[in-house]
Amino acid sequence: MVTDDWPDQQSSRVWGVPDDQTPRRLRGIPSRLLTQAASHAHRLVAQHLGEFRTHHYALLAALAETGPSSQAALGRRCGMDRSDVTAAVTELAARGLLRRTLDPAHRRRNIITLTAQGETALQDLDRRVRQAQDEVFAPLTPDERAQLSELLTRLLTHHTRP
Amino acid sequence: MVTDDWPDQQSSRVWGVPDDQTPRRLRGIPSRLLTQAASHAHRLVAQHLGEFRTHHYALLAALAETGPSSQAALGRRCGMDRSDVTAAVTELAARGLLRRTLDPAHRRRNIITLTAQGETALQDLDRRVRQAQDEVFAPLTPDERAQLSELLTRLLTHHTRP
DNA sequence: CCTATTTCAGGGGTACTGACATCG
DNA sequence: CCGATGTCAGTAACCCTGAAATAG
Repeated sequence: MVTDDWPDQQSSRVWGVPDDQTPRRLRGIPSRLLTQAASHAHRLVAQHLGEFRTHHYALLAALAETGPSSQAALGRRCGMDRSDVTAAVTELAARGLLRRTLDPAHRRRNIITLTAQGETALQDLDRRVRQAQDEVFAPLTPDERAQLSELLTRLLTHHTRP
Repeated sequence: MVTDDWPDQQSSRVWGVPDDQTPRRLRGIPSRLLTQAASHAHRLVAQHLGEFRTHHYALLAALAETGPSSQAALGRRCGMDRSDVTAAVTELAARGLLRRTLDPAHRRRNIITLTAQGETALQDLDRRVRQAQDEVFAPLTPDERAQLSELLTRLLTHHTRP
């Protein structure tokens, strides 16, 4: 006997997941909830960010807050790989949102500087990110959002410094 | 003046993220916490799963719980894309963990059946997944784990059915 | 005609690895 | 020589799209 709930229906992917059809074993896995929630969150954020990626926003934010930095320092502060920093910086420089100049002291090093356009873009992105957060966490009260953030932060600090 | 905290240190990537150097704007973004926590969780799960992927486990679990199904039905229950189902089923069939046969009734359809080896592998994977969960959520008490799961489930049900 | 199913080919963003040359 | 830096090439897993062919 072949199990085939919902015969002749459209394929649904992640959109129809934590329903009654989901295998019990999968439904109960916390890390799966985490992954799927993150997936939805990322999709919404990406939609709001438009032609930008999360890496772009991270770099612009880091530059705005700590001032001109080397790529390596930027990568450290944003938790990004050097390779990805190189790529993202190239893209942002092409759009005129930051400048890449050589450090006279350490000639192997680049100094990345935020441009005026970059600051403007960042302010726009700030708004977009905030809107995305509201959409993502709409079903939670402010207290619950704080609770969630607190729990996730505990997880992160535990896994980032053993 | 160039900001360069931690001069001459190794690149760190995601491993050293939510520390004091992280830009405030980024630290406060809940969806970022979600993404990063999910990243850590997924890495640990993947390590425990060894040569298997999460898709493999999902398919085996779905098969064990609901019996032989078509690929489309499997994909629906696991929240997977049809393309990924096809690929994962091919891989699992190559390892002898499931069988792919044609449905005599609907000749366009495949019937996927779990083999004895598949059941054995699934039991092993069950243990591995459970161990991974313990590692991921080690810093949380059982109550807090339940809280987190509840909040994430609320998020998911909200975003999977508008 | 239309829908469902399977399959393939491919892209996109994220995370990561390895290598290399270049500096200090 | 060591270590940090920037760059490039490439991998891996996941999510997703489009199109084809076939079957009901």
